[in-house]
Amino acid sequence: MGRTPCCDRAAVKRGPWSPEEDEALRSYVQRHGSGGNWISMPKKAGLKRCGKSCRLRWLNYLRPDIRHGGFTDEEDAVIVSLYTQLGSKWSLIASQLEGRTDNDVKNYWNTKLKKRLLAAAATADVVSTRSPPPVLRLAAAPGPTPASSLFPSLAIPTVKTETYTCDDFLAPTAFRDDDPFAVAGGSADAAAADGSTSASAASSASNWSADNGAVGDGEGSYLLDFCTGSGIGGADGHLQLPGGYYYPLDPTLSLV
DNA sequence: AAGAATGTCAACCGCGTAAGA
DNA sequence: CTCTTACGCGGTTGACATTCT
Repeated sequence: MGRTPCCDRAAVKRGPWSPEEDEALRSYVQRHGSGGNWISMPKKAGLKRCGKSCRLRWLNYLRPDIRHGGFTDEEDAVIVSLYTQLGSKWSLIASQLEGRTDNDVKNYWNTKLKKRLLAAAATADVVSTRSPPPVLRLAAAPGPTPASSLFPSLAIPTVKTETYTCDDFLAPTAFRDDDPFAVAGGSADAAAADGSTSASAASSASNWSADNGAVGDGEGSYLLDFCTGSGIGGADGHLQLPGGYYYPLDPTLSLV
């Protein structure tokens, strides 16, 4: 038995929004706000749309502070960094990027950023700065920006401000699936599945254990040196991020 | 030039959860 | 406490655009 739909599908218009509908929604929201009730709002605004659809259209497209496309290198760095910590918590990631929506960030990741990283990882040259763990150094990303300056130093807003340890960048083998970039998401999902909150899911995603199986044993432990080219951090096994960012990478990526 | 393949992104779907009755 | 309602979110879909063969 399925969930009851939020509105009568036969009675509401679906598909792309017309300029007239956009204008009706925009002017209504600007004058009255959503009224705290998106479900009843379309009727008041004279729209034959589902309330959810109106909310989505407003949040993802009509909101005045929205920026579309043209992600900067800095934004790329923030997205990658937060994704490794939070997994697919797009709303959280988007909240750190001014004018970006979760949908935008999600689309950008799935269609561009992920592919770019995979392509870069495929051509990465493995640089063993110490053993274990080996370090993967990314080759240049496509485009005019050289790899060395792809992600310049910047203050990345993160959920974790203390010194980073190796643990923070090593994904549990159990969560590794076909998609190496689904690592954190997998842990978040697992956490969510047992009833924990998003916060705890995020927390567990950022607390990967280095004790897990192949991780950290010198064979399956890889770090992706994404931008500094400086190799791995302190000799005490701690990584610091003075402007360089290290990301987890499934070892199979570079070996296929 | 035309059709196929691939990429992009807006929109939809359905689940989890918070809030209120 | 239970039920209902609505919101917010992440995953997925599908239409359109672009690139390739």
